[in-house]
Amino acid sequence: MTLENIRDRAAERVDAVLAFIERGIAEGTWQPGDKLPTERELERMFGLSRNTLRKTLKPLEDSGRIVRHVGRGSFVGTTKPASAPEGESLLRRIVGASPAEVMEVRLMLEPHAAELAAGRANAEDLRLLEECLARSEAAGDVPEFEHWDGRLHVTIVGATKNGLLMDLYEAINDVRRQAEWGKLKARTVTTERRKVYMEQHRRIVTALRDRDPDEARRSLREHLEVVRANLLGG
Amino acid sequence: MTLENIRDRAAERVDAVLAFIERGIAEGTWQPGDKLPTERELERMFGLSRNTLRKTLKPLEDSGRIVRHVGRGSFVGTTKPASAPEGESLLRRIVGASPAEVMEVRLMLEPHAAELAAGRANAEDLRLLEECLARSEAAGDVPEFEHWDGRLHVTIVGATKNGLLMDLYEAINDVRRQAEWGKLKARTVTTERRKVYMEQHRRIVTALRDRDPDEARRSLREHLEVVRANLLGG
DNA sequence: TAAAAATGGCTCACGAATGGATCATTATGA
DNA sequence: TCATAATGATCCATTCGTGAGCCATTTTTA
Repeated sequence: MTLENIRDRAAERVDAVLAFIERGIAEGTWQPGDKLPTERELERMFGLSRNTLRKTLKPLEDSGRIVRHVGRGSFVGTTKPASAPEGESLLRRIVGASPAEVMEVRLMLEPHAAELAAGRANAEDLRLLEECLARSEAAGDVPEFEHWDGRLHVTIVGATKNGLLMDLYEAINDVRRQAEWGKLKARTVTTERRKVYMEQHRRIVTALRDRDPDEARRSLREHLEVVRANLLGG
Repeated sequence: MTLENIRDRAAERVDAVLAFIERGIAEGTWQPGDKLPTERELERMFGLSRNTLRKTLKPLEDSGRIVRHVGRGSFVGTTKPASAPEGESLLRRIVGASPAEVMEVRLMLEPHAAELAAGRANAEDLRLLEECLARSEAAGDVPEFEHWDGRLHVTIVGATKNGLLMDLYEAINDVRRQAEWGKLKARTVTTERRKVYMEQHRRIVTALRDRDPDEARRSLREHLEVVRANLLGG
């Protein structure tokens, strides 16, 4: 019996304990305010370590479905969470954002991100940036170029090591994969402009490698201004 | 059994593992994001060395059809993300963002947003801002103050009339409603600091009413720097 | 009333599994 | 014979679950 099985089983038990708690709450086995089994009880019941168990229950606490008190125990929450539907609407509306809005937000985030990245990028980040440069320059067609163009920007944001920023940027980036954007790009990304973009990319990466925050911010900002002008017909 | 057969069989196994993975993805046996067999499993399954196997799978990773994570495993790529699960995971991860990360992103967005808002805010926006000021100053306890504090910042971002920016900021703001933040604030928002915050708020709103982008950006930035220092113990 | 037990909050170190990467050796085919 | 491909063997960094232990608070018990 390999460890893989053990880990897989752990995942199953995580699901089991989540289902156990959530079903108990949903079916009214425990009413709001009722006391739930203690962590050490659940630990024994489901054969999980307390660390894993606590991590599993963390989302339930964050969303308010359970509340925990030191020395007393865990209890069913008394308020109803509303974050799930908000998340849905967020993503739905992001998908409908206009190119002008997207570029405006990118101009807020990315220059500042480059500034931070200049101080935080590690060797692997720099290697990835070089790879993105090389691959985008070697790209045979527009979609391939766009792919590595996007990866380059994602890598810069990732180099900030700020998970929240990365997630937000990822959400913004999803918009650019929409059909509308594809058409927009096909019209605006010409061979001539690709050359300009690549030069700007190289300048940005050089600034990051040189650990020059000001130059990184400035060059990325200029790049995005050009991209915006091309996209919006400036 | 000639030598040629052995080599041919190696080539065949390379084709076999490629076909195995690609067919599994194409036929939906593994959905985007699903975990693929580990390299050491495939090694055993197809009788290839791990070096050869990894070289074989490299193109799949380069093209984004699979993604590999150290310590976790290999997964089907999410180039065509279903919006619902992506949104869920985004929100779930935003919930886990640290105060340091949140403040860093707010410092990217809000000063710039204030700059834009100075030029775009309408009469209704300004009226709402005044209301937020008045109510936060009249707040009886910390939670009430926090509520109108938050509303003030949301209103500023809303005044930019950039829907995408508003949605992103709303998502960030959700984090601050989490239990962790509540405790953090209760410790950091003292009466003395409330006074400072209110003065800074008024200065920001005044700048917006005066249509002064530079002053709006500067004052909001200063405000957030102070908030960050208080939160993170600067 | 004071001590003991129970409970959630938290940190640390460990082992197993995984992908990332390099090297020397062996087999293959020109 | 020699260049190339495949192999086998390590070592590394990261992730994940586990176990143990300690703390602060609350409840129970003596």
